[in-house]
Amino acid sequence: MTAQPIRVLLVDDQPLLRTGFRMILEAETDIAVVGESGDGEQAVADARALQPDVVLMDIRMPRVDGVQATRQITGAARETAPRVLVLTTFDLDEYVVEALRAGASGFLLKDVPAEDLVTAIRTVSRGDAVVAPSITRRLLDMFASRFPAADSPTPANLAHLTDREREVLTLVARGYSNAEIAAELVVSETTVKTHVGNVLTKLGLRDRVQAAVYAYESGLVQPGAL
Amino acid sequence: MTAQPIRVLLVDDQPLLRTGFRMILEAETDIAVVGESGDGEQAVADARALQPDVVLMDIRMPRVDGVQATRQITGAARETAPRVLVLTTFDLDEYVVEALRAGASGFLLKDVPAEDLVTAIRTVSRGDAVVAPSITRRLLDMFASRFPAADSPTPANLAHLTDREREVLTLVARGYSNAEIAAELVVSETTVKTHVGNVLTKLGLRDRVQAAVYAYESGLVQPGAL
DNA sequence: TGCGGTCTCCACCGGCAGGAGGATCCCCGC
DNA sequence: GCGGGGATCCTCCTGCCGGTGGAGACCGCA
Repeated sequence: MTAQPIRVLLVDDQPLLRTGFRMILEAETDIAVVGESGDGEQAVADARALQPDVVLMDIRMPRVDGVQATRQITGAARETAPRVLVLTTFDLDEYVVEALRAGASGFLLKDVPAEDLVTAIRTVSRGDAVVAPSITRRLLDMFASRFPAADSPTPANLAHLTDREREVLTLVARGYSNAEIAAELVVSETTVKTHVGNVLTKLGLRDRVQAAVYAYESGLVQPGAL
Repeated sequence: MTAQPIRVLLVDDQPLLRTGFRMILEAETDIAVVGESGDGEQAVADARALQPDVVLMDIRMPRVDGVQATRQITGAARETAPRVLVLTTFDLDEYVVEALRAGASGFLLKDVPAEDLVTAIRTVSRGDAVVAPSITRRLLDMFASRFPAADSPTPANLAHLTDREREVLTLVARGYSNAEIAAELVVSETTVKTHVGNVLTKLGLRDRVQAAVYAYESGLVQPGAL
């Protein structure tokens, strides 16, 4: 397909499994297994030395586990870093989320059919991502639960606020005092207090702390936006 | 494969596209197209009337868009509700996230190969999820960025807090007053004030509002957990 | 045994927040 | 033209919050 074959590094603590994967992959002309690692520590070193395009990584391993290894491999040089395709025996949420944060480009169950594995490696090497269907299901569920609903970001009450009030609310949710908000908006502190008071009344809240919480819970402001 | 074929409802405002999909799907013995809808409003009605297993939903449509329609279709009876497989022309983040929240079970680009579409429908009807690789990439990126890192939830400072202090902080982040926290923890308000004061000092914050914000930003508490 | 850390509690005080009540200005729609 | 809503500003007052300083009890570790 391409002139240069896809360079793959196999990482698994079971030599037998590595051999199995190697046989599957070497049957493909566009894929070349450039190395094998028996634990996470070695995987990190090998990834650095061999510069593979894709790392096929078992998640459960001695010494440094797959998540740690993934973090170190993907964390180095974001652009040129190898893509990590994580293999799990079971679709444990725990590991999946962790590996995700660590920068993995995909997740497959170990019982994946040979042809799917090959396809996945090609997909990942292109820069896209692959997730086993059953795991995808869980990811979507997590996503959905974490962002409660599409209209809850504007739970009726929030819509009743004026633009200015909403503006003040977001500043409250950043920990600003009334004086600071006043300075930010170039108005008097009294005005700010009026707005804050209106917000509290309209939303049925007691104090600015609850207002800040409300801002986060409603999606008006989001973590990381700071 | 199964005794009962998978019942599919096609939703797209372009009749030509519907016809194309119908031809592809009817070639499969285990899939039966039970209806077609030209807009979101009709789709919701048809889904109710025809009780399909899978709804193939275009996201951009007149009247009621695909996201709205998805929400209404999946929202009804969570268990028996049809699975919604969303089709997008481009991999627009906007729509994907919205559809996700709305309860979609999958996303495919419209240029998907026929065989992949068929496979996806089977996968979704099983209760699993399918996402096009390029979209999966974006989802994973969003996920990673939303949960910055594995250790950032404990940004050093948070680790300096005692268990009790962390406990108090989470309650502050729920909008509780000192008196309420005292009642909750069955201690005197004085004690609570001490803890809160310690938290503020240790984290370098000014007041409980900033503490609440910090709790959200650090990941100690998360939206939706309320 | 003694030290340090944590949790618990108290009194006192200054300050900002939030409620009540009223006021002006501007813009928009009837 | 007139009413209504929004934004702006003011004063007075109450109360909770947060800071300071101090103290006793418990636990674990040296």
